[in-house]
Amino acid sequence: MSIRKVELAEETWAAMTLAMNAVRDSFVEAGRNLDLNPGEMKALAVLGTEGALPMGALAKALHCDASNVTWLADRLEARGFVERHTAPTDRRVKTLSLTDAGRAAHEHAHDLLRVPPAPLLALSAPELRTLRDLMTKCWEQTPGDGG
Amino acid sequence: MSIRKVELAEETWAAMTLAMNAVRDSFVEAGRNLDLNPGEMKALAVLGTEGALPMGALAKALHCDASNVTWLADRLEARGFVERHTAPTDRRVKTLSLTDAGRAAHEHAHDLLRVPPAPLLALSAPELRTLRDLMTKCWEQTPGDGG
DNA sequence: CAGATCACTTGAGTCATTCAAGTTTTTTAC
DNA sequence: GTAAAAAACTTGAATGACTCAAGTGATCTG
Repeated sequence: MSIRKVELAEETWAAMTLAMNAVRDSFVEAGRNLDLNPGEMKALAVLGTEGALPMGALAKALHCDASNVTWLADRLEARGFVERHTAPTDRRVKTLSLTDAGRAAHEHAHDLLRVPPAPLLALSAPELRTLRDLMTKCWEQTPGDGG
Repeated sequence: MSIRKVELAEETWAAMTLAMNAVRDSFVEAGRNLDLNPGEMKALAVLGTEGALPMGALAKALHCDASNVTWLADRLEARGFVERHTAPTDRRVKTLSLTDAGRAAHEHAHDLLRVPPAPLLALSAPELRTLRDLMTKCWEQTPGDGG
């Protein structure tokens, strides 16, 4: 791997670091809009895309403590966004699933997050196509990691 | 602006959202390495690039409360990374500046953050060049916003 | 069937942050 | 020129989102 390529990668990375602020801002903005904190947003996203999940699995997906998932579940349940169901096969585990309201909230969040920021729209269609292809080539969706 | 282009932008944006997890991870990883929390990292970055700054200005740059900057300054000062100086023109304001140790910590953080993650290095040099150019075209450095 | 283990809950404690109130200094207005 | 208002920082109380340790009930192992 050439020196030049590493430099290029570093420059690319630096540019991405700047752009990340836009992603983060958009995320917390959407959360604020729906009165959801980042943890709740992520939980909703995971349950919305993965479907019903044992609490332990959600903790793993969220890279957080099990007791934190209890806390998140309490809050989301209080707002009618999720339901706890004792798993029939193992009565220790409780499965979380989105209610209709939860699904609606997830859709809403998804809609808010989908709209690209102004700088992106300043690019031409061919440029966007190139950028999209490179980005997806690089960060292929790896199912099972909602990170 | 065509429908197709908006769709393209949305897809690009979605891909970027995934990629940005890598940026975030790299950031907190670097902070962990230096025993600095995200706030301290950002403060160091702002002071390192903008130079000495009144505490109020830092609060603005960090989008946080003034008292939080007091707290950050206390911690960074205790570790010998910053110094408070009463401004000669207005004795209410205290200016924060990096010490040599603080500058070193900033350099160290910068070094850690500069190294691109594996997925980026999987691209070819021409691809990286294209990606870099598109990203920088899109998110031009706008000095004065350390966000 | 006893003991170990597992999945979730509860409670205590932490860390980064905000808000309200306080001090010192500067600006504004009479 | 002085009194009131405002600004910049600090302090203290309170909050939110977490972690860790301990608890409870269910399931697996020997």
